[in-house]
Amino acid sequence: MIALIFMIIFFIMIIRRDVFQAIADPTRRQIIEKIAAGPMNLNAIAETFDSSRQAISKHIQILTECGLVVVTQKGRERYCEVCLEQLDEVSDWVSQSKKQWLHRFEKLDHYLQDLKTKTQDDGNH
Amino acid sequence: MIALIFMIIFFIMIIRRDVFQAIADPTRRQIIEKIAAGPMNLNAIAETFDSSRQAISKHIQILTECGLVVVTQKGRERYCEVCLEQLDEVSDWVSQSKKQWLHRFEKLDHYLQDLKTKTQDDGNH
DNA sequence: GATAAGCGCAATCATTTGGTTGCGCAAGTG
DNA sequence: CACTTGCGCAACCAAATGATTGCGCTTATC
Repeated sequence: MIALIFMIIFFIMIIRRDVFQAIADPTRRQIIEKIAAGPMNLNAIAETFDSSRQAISKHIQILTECGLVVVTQKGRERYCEVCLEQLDEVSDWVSQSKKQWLHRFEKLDHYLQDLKTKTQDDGNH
Repeated sequence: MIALIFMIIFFIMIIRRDVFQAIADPTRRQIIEKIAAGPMNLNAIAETFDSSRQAISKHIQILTECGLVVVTQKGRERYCEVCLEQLDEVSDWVSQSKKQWLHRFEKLDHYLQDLKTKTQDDGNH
């Protein structure tokens, strides 16, 4: 029980940024795609982009704040690794919304079928 | 020729808005959730939020620009309906990235198993 | 020990975003 | 016809965002 509370506190402290917001930026998405295959040195990531190292560093900080990236210090280098479990929040929301949306069509379908049978009943009078 | 370039720029700027960016805002996500069940009048949507009608109108404009919402004029009212097929772009990206990420673990797993069998071989010497 | 590499932090800046208010127009309603 | 309702548009504003530059601290290399 206590452990659960600590877990929650931990989550609140670490995960303090919106995942949706984090993946809104195309550069950040590219960073994720790059290090999805394997961890990379921060400088190595920055070199593949046009913008400066500091800009990329900031992006990675944002990704770290929502738990999408984990950084491990190793000597003077910092290895960035993705942890894409947090993306479940995104796909969950998408599937949930789509489900509701499709459900609407189902209801409409029922309505149209009801209408059809009723019209047929009227025709039988 | 110049006109064509301007057309392309226009297309990129106006028609094509990033879906990721559109769903980055929590208010817009709430709007989507609200009208996922069925179309709503613009004013009706706005009334469920604290912010002004114009603010919501702007959000819906953004959602329209990336095809997530379709607006139908009906007399003086505008009915807003979602069209969540565009969200596939999001879930596709998520699943693609996660796939790559999990693939990495698989490779690591193979490596560890290789290491294990080799150690066992060494032990058999 | 000098130098270079890898990186964070703070200051700064232009642009974007999310919101407001005021106005006006067209569609319904008394 | 006067009035209300539903809504877009434009102007405006504060805050956030994305990027840059300059500086300084470690850690590795010569």
